[in-house]
Amino acid sequence: MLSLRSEIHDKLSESFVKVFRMKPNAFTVEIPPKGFGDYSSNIAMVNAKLLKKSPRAIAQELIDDLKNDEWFEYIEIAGPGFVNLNVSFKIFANVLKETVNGLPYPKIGSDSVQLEYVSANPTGPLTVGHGRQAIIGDVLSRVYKASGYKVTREYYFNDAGKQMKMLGHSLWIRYRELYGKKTDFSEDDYRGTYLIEVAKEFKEKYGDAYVEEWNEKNQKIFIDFARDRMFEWIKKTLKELGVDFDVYFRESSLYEDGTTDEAMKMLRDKGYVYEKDGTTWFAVSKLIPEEDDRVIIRKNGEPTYFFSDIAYMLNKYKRGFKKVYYIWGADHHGYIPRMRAASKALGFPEDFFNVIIHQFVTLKSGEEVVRMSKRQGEFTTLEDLTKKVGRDVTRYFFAMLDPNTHLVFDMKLAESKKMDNPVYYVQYAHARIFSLIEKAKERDIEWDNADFEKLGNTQEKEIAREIAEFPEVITSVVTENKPQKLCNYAYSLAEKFHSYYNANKIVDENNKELSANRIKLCMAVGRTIKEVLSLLGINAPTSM
RNA sequence: GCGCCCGUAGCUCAACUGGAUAGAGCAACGGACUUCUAAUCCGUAGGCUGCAGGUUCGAGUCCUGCCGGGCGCGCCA
Repeated sequence: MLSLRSEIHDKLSESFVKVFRMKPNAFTVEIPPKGFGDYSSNIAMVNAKLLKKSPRAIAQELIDDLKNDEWFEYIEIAGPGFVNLNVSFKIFANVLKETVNGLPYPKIGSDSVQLEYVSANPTGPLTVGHGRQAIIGDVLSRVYKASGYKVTREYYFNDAGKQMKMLGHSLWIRYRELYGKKTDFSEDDYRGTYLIEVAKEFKEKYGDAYVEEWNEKNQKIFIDFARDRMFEWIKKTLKELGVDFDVYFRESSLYEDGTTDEAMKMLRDKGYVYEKDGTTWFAVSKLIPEEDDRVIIRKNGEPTYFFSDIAYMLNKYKRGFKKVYYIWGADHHGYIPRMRAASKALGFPEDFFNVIIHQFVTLKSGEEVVRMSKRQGEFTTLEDLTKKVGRDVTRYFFAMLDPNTHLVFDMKLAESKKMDNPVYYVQYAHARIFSLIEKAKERDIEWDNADFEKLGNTQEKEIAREIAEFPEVITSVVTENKPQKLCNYAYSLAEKFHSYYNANKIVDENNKELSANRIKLCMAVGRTIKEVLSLLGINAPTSM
């Protein structure tokens, strides 16, 4: 599906070839500031050097060629050499017709891709930071899928390492407390009170059988019990947010099925592995000179997290993904070069390994800033947040900003049911449209044969142009990995609709034909808003 | 010290990746409900885009150097 803008781009390009007998340099078609037409292109300016002519002269020749094209109502030179043009409303009418029948998704790719996100180890509740990651990943997955990709959503977790041991140990301590026996937490233990509940469940199941001793033998019982409970909790939290995964991937499976051995052999065979000081190293510096080499097998014989990650990447590659996306918090950015080096070392294509970094989330309620630390105990969890403000608001707020900017989540704002909350603003537009349709039905307005071409006042044109942007928005979400564009788009469309609604009588018994046309336009708006909200995983209510 | 990210109205953010007069919301002020949902709309006010240079027809956007904030720089994950 071509977008309106890309069709205009093509028309300009063809005209350029026809007039100047050569291909133009890359140029853009944009929506200009108010007063400069529906669309605008820099084609003349960026090709001035190529043609050794002034931009305005180039523009004039193109305009002479295009001015009789039925697409364009008028087309003119402006400023330093912009080509500004107004599109005939007939063209917009076609877009609207199409929209009412189903949103025109651009087909961007068909490859099999994987997105991995959250991937929190099951040692405690998810934080609001995980929430941001979950939503970024979930929304991008939906958009990738909608634009043609085969998408696997994956959650990777460490199910065997030291962290799990500490979790089991912490549970043991809480469990003993239930019998009045005090043991101090060690430094790496999880002292959050949430394990007390788990300890009670444990007690119920096993009685006092394991109170006395913490040893190799009964560790596993505590670890497994705690891990399972934590995972149930995490999954429940994610489910409440509407976040689901196709695969939950256990780190230990890499050791069980031989992937780690295979990865080690590949790296060794290619000469990227060496031994020093009783440890095994991966020669990152051979691939990226300014980076340091990294340990992959410790002195005590245990592999590092990094080594598991290399094996995991190999696993992903062998499963046939053309591209994999890792969504990480900003604290992991230093990890990118060594992973890139690993990707190179294993001989994967340049664009196989991709990272989407998001900055941190700060929670604010009025003036108070809440800091979060998992090990230390008390903090506002993702679950608390979702319960407090609801799924729709939580999702919107996490999707609303560029992943690359620091997110201040204002609880007060999120809880507000008033005009300052953008979620309700967008949803309200949808509800309003639905109620207009109901109203039109009551008044016997028949819109099946409505004719978009009879519309075309300033606001209707603006709305139509906004709707025509849909494929562009989808494309930029996918190519730039920026979910916030969906929010901006939905908001902007809602804004135009609200304004239109206030200035124009939509359902008017005295003018049924006009009403029918307008209702149909509103349906196109409603349809688009609903679609965008669904990509965001947010409800489109029919009444509020 | 080195690396990555960020710095735009009082606050929270846009600005289609180099385009024209930098736009919204909140907060402030003034208007619009006997009329399709006022969770809405219309208007006023608010800016040396952190600072200083540079690149070019053109810079919030690109390059350099500062300043300020966040995050990294483990045989932790």
